[in-house]
Amino acid sequence: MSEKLETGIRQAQIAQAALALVAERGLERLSVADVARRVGIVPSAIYRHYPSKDAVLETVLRLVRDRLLENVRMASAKTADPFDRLHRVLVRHVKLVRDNQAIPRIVFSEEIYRGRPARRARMYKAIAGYLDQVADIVRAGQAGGAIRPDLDPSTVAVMFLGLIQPAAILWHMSDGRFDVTRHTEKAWKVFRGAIAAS
Amino acid sequence: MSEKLETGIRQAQIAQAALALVAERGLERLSVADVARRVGIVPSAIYRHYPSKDAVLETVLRLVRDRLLENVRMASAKTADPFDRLHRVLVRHVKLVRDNQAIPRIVFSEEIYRGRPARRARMYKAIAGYLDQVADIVRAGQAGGAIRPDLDPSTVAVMFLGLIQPAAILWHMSDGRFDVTRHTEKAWKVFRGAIAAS
DNA sequence: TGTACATCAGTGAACGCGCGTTCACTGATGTAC
DNA sequence: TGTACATCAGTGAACGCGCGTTCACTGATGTAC
Repeated sequence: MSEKLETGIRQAQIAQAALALVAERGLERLSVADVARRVGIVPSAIYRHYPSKDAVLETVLRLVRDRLLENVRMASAKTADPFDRLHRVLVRHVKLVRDNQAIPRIVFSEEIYRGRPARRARMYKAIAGYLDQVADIVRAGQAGGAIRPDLDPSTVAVMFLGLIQPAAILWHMSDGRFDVTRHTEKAWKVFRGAIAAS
Repeated sequence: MSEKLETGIRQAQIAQAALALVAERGLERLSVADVARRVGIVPSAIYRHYPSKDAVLETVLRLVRDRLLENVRMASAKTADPFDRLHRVLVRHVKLVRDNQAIPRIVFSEEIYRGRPARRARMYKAIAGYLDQVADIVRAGQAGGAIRPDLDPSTVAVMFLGLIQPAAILWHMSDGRFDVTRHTEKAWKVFRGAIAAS
C-alpha cells in the first residue's frame, strides 16, 4: 500500500500531476489512471480526494488562471516606465509559454469547456483581466506622454497579445525550430515604434 | 438500404460531413458513427470508402490546408497596391475564421498530429507557405517604396497574423461577443501606420 | 505506557459505456451474352 | 429485348479496448481511556 497522506496534500499532488501530464501528452490523453500512477496511488484512490475527473480539471484550470494573471502582476511591479513594463510582460509571457506547454493546451481546448459554459466564461474573464492590465499600462503611458494618445488602449492590448500568440503557435508546430524569442524581440521593436508618441 | 453511390462521391461527402461536424462539436467529439449518420449511411459503410477514421481525418486536413492557401492567393490577385492586398487578405481571413470554426479547431488540435509528426510538419509547411505569401506582398511593397525598407518581411508577416489570431480566439471564447471585425480594423490602421514608409 | 476503537486513505475487482473496426450477408447496378 | 452473372456499396451484429467510476475490503494512524 502507498503511504497514507491527508487529502489536502493529495489534492494538490493530483492537480500538479494532471497539469504535468497535460504538458507532456495533451489534454485528450489525460486519464485518471495516468494521474494516479504519477502520484503513486491506484486509480480508484483518486476518488478519495476528488469526486470526479472533471473536478480535477476544475482545479487544474484554476492553477492555469493563477499563473496567467500572476504574470502581468509581477512584471508591472518592478518599474514605472510603460515600455519597460510592457517589455517585461512580453518576456515573461514568452517564458511562460515555453516552460508550460500545458497552458495553451488547456486554455484553447474545446473539451474542457464542453457543456460547461460558465467555465469558458471564467477563462474568458481571466484573459480579459490580463488584457485589462496591459491596457492599464498603456493608459498610464498615454497619461505620461510616452504613448500616442489617439490609440485605443484595449486595441493595443490585443495587438500586444498578437506579438506572442502566433509566434508561440509556430514554435509549437515547428517542434521548437521557430525562434519565438527572436521573433518577439523584432516584433516588439516594430510595435514599440508604432505606439510611441512622436 | 441507402442509395448506392460510387466511392469517389462518398469519399467527398464523408470528408465534408466530418469537417462540418468538427465545426459544430469539435474534433474530440467527432465519431465515425456521427459522420455516417450525417451522410445517411451506417457506420460500417464508412469503411467501404476509407480504410480508417484516421484516413478520413487526413482528407479533412487536406481540405483545410487548401482553404487556407486559397485565401491569400485570391486576395493577392485583384490589386497591385501592397496595403490593399494585405487588407484584402486580412478581411478574407477574418471571414474564413468566422465562417469555418472547424479550421482553428483542426489546425491547433493536438490529437490530429499525435504520433504523426509528418502530418504536423505538413501543416506547419502550409502555414509557413501562407506567411511566405504575405511576406512576398511586403517585399513588393518595400521594392515599390510604400513599406519601410528596414523591416524584416517575415517578421511583418507573423505580426500580420497577430492582428487576427488573438482576436479570433477572444471571439471564440466570448461566444461571439468580442467584435473581431471591429478590432482587426482598428488594429489594421495601427499596423499600417507602423509599416508604412514615412 | 499500553490497549481498544474510530477514521479514512489506499486497494483491486468489476461495471457500464462509447467507440473504432471486422465480417458474413444482402441486394442494387451495370455488363456480357 | 431478356437473362445470368460479377461487382461492390450498404447492412447489422459482434468484437475488443480504454476509460471513468463504484464498491466492499484492508490496514495504517491518531485518539480516548
